[in-house]
Amino acid sequence: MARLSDLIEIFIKDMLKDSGSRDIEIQRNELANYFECAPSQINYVLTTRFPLERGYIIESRRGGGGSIRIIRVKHNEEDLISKLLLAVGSGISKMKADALIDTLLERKFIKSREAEIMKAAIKDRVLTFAGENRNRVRAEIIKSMLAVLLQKEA
Amino acid sequence: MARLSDLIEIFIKDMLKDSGSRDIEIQRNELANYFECAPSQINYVLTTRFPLERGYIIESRRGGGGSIRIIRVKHNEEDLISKLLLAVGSGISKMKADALIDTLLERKFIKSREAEIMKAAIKDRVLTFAGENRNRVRAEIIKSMLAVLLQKEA
DNA sequence: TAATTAAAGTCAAAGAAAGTCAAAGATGAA
DNA sequence: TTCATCTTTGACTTTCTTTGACTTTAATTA
Repeated sequence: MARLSDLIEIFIKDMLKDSGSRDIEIQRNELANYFECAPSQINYVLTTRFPLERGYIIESRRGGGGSIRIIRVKHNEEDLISKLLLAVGSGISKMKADALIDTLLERKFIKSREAEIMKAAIKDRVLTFAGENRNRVRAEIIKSMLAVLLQKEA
Repeated sequence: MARLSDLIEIFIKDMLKDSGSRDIEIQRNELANYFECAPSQINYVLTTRFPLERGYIIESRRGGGGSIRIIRVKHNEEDLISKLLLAVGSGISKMKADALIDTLLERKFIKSREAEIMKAAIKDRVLTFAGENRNRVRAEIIKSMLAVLLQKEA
């Protein structure tokens, strides 16, 4: 049952922790080999679990000696929130929105109950009646809530 | 006579009891298989027997490794939050929603920043793209946020 | 320099779950 | 009995994951 993607995500996060630094370098094929999966699975994990919304930047180089670098970005509160506001744009999926909220929580810009309230407001179930416009409505809700954070410090 | 839905309801409640915890995780197809019924029967049971108004929260994830989580929350008719939950019903105006949030604040069920986040989420401008269904979507958002309060006391 | 090799990237299809909705069937109350 | 409501089912949809074939880029070697 345990999703492979989750295992790879944990593995990478452990690597980051163990490294004691803000970035690590991995070899895509090596990692895929270790987990006995398609190399593109690694890309999937990187895009779904380490997007900007979660506070990571991915850099890479192809060709001989190439590799992938995963960077945990550092931000002050205003910076981060305004970047996230941009990232939200005019539509956002539930997964990305959750990721964004998790990032705020991790960085301690919001409390865990606030995070849960925010997530509760943008669940798919909750936005069912918004129909087609779900992602758009979600974007507006998130942006409106982020605005509160800019106005009112914890 | 025993309706299938009743049996499934009892089964799930027993699982919850046996687990000794606030929540359990089930696999829809597995359960449907066990009861030899259509998978959608499980959804029927969940929506009719485990609604928020009776003190349950349902969460789920699709796709590989997906599952359904059933969470039991504190709920008694006397409780303010439970009353508000019923009062919201299937639609609520911005004015009434704001008043409801103010009540929570006055009674110290939430902090002022939480109140602002909640209000931000249900503004009319924010729900523009929900069109006709604005009040309905607002009701769902409010209920979902109230559910968090049931789950996680201040 | 050209060819080869060694990376990583892309994208679409297949697979694995859960969700929706309406139609058909059962039940019960008037 | 009949009408309304509740239950059951199944076809179709949506979301998330995994895989593999093909592409692009960089370094090495002949």
